[in-house]
Amino acid sequence: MKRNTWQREAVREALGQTEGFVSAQGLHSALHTSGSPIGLATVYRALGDLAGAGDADSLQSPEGESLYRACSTDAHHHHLICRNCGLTVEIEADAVETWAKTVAAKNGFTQAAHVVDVFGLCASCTQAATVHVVGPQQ
Amino acid sequence: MKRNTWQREAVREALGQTEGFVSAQGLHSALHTSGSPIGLATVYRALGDLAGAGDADSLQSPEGESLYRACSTDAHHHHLICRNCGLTVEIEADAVETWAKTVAAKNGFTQAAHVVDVFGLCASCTQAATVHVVGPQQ
DNA sequence: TCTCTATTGATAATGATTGTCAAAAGCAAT
DNA sequence: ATTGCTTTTGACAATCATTATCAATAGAGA
Repeated sequence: MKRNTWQREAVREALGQTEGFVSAQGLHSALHTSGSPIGLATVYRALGDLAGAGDADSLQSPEGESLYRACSTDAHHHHLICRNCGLTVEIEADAVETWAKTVAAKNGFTQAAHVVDVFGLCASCTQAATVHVVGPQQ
Repeated sequence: MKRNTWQREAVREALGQTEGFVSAQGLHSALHTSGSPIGLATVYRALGDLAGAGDADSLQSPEGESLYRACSTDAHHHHLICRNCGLTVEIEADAVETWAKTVAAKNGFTQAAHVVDVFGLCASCTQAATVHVVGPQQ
């Protein structure tokens, strides 16, 4: 049976108060800073449970870290993430949803899940980096 | 200056002969099995270079490993991957390309890159798994 | 061939994540 | 409130992929 501990509540709450995505490590140190003596392993476990229960989104950062975010809605959505400052914008992608389903079905695939995330430089970071030389295609 | 070594060729070739995606570790052991005494670090380096030069695709598996695959074409494309048997189908996604650019631009983002991959169960794995009972909650 | 320097590779280092297991705390019944 | 059974916790060790180190090796042009 699932037991109710303050640790799990703490993680759920900390996650809810976070803008954008956090790593387990990040959440743990945030909690520590707030005075919570919660253990690192516990944070990992709680986040895993949350994600498994569908109460949290998880995605892999380009560096291979697992990032988590509280699911605000039941609705499925994706993210536009600034690779410099971490700013995250939620984006709706009905078109992509349909496309993913269609493509999967057309190839005989079932139970299709998809990973759709856009990384870029947000407006302010772009401005700050104007000196940057842009490469050709891609 | 970039030098031409048999190691790099070996990696390029091994990658080219591989169906679907491989991890660096996987490619390294494949090479070893084939009798090549190439070092692991070198495989990592070569794969990184290939990916950087646009000669290889790379993506993160759900487990957080980096997977690589030889790029058959210059064209940018995405993948439909069977999460059971690893079967990979290349998919074109002009619609998605445009969508990604549009969404990024609409939010002031520049230099948009995107991660778009669809995971699912391929036809045969679906059939093989029909017996599967979906357990309620853990 | 010779020299200069990029590359290699064995291994150590790193860093995130998971496993371990005794101690602590939930929850239900008493 | 107390007892008893189990889940959960947490400090730490263990894993695992990846990266850094650095002396030795081997391209490539002179």
